[in-house]
Amino acid sequence: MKPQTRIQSEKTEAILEAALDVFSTHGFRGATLDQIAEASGLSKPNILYYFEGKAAIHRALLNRLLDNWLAPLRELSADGDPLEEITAYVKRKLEMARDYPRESRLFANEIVQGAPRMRDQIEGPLKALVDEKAEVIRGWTKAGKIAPLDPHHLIFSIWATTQHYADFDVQVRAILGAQKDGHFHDAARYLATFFTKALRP
Amino acid sequence: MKPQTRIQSEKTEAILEAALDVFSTHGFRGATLDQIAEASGLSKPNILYYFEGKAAIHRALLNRLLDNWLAPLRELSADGDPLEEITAYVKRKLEMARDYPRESRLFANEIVQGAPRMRDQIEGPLKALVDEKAEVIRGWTKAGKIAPLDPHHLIFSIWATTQHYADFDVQVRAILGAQKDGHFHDAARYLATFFTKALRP
DNA sequence: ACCAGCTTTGACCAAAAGGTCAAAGATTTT
DNA sequence: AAAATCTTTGACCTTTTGGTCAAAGCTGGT
Repeated sequence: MKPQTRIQSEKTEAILEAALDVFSTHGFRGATLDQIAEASGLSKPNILYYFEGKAAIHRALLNRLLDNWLAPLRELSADGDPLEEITAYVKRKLEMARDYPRESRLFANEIVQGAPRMRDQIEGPLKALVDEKAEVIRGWTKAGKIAPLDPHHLIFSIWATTQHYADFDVQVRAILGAQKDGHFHDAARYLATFFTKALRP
Repeated sequence: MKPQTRIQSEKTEAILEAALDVFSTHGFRGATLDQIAEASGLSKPNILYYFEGKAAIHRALLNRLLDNWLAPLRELSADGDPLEEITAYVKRKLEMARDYPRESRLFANEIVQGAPRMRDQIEGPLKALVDEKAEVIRGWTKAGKIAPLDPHHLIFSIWATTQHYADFDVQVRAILGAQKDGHFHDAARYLATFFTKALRP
């Protein structure tokens, strides 16, 4: 099932890499096979030799990404210090936004438009993980280790504030006048203070 | 310049209303004139009688929306009680997300994709307003009225956490199992507590 | 060196999509 | 009620786009 020869894995990799660029900046519908062909240096028929079609490429990207995307949350451990666990999660999430903005925007595009190609993943594995970790957080609040805040909404806040720096990148840069990624450092300090203050019991 | 006869304003209104639906759920590129025609009950050529083209409709929507979108921030007054002013802003912004989710998603689509049709508005009036209000907030922190947090990043947090409920609506509903808009009430309470705790000096 | 199987592509195709236009149908003005 | 103006639309055009295909070009194993 999976690519086997060297040439196959190289080409599918090149296609996915190019497709991530194109899909994340134009959305599924806005992306064209010609753009992906151009960006990957392959011809359009050649791309269709490796993937069944435009939708298959998009699907492959989403499948591969969900795991990586949820990894930071998965690391949230019930055993650690509550405040530290959460601020560490915020930090990891912000680093993801800085280092993988295309992935973030790929998801953002998909969700904003109603997740027509991701419904199952969201209602299945994503919800399951969130519910599990929400329970962990609820345990902390019940034990008085952190301020009593709804765990689900807390997770939403973390997602929203961190992903904002990837998804709304142009806006952030326009307002801050940021040239490079320097503002991520400020954002990290800001979010650390912010969540620490909000969560301290 | 503006529509004048009754029939003109009715039809342009119907087109913009339909276009808001279509553009906000499919993005600019994903929306088609046929969909807008279908949704508005007009024929495609009839739509093109009122607007120069697809891009003109989109432009009209964005222009009309920016003002309303920034209204809640504009109301932030330097004279009021700092904490109350900010939490009231958060509340207004969340109400916007609840009552005008399509508008929020229209913007989200545009910004996520690099704001190709909105750059000027963001770098111009939007940045100007944000800078102005950031200065107000900076005054409050310097006076020790609220905790010392970077004003720009604070504004980003408010945008991110509130708009999240509109832009990522499907995800929020999938996770909360929300049927109607009941979760907005919880979100309002959550955000009020959250920002109050974070901002108290 | 040869060949079986894998890879690549130029030329096409059909459907979708933005847009045009002349003529027919309403409305308003005089 | 006729003229003038504004609205509406069926038919049509062009470009874009996802996708196909047969033939040509490569590659790796023997």
